[in-house]
Amino acid sequence: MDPQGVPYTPETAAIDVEKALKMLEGRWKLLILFQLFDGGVRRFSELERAIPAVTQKMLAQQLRQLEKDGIVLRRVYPEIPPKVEYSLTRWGQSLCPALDALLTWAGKRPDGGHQT
Amino acid sequence: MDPQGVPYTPETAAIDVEKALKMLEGRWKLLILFQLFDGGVRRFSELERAIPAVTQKMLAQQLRQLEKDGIVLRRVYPEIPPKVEYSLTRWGQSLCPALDALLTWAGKRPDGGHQT
DNA sequence: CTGAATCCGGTCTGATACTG
DNA sequence: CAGTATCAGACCGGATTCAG
Repeated sequence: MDPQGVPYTPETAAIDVEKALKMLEGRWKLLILFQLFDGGVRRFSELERAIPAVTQKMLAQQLRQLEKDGIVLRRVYPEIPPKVEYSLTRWGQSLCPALDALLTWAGKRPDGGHQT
Repeated sequence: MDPQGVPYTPETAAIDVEKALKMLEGRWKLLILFQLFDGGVRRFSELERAIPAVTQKMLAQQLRQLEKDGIVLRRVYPEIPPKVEYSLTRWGQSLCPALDALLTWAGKRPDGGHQT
């Protein structure tokens, strides 16, 4: 990465960050990632159950985007009945520290005291 | 919040996570947070310059949401010309590890190799 | 300088129904 | 089981204009 001709400036960095963040945008993506985060391999229906509020359409759509972005791996077993498993790609796993930090933060509640 | 009668189950945790994530949703919020992240105190116009693609409307809107959620602190100086500074609240600062991890991840590029 | 208000088109989401 | 198709509405974001 980073071909030697390309200078690394704050501007190009900002663009990279923006593109990377875009991959995580979407109402359900982080929730999906949290399911896969623990090294988990989950089937479509397992994800549906784990995230009750999501619809089939949105789940499928966001999974496909994550797959296209190389974050999630989709493995299809040509069986009857169909079986599809989702997991993190190697690159997706590089997200784990961030996912972990996010989860930690989300677990904290604001103390309700005066903010400074 | 969190009255003592509320049991802590995976389900309620999921709800918390969902609410917390919702606070970060929005095309520009993380980008704004990254500007404030380094302990920075930034004026409105500084944020505008730092995030060229954002419009005044969206910047103001997302800042107000972050303020309402207790993540960002808005300090108004009653001067002419007006001066408004934004910074992270104490709770907002608890996001820093996550922000840092995200930034680290965003800086990595996928290696383009076969994903596993 | 720091915003608020309005208009408007595009995108995203959700409900529902259908398929291999 | 694991999706796709379709439609309608909510929501988002941008341009422009106005205000303290």
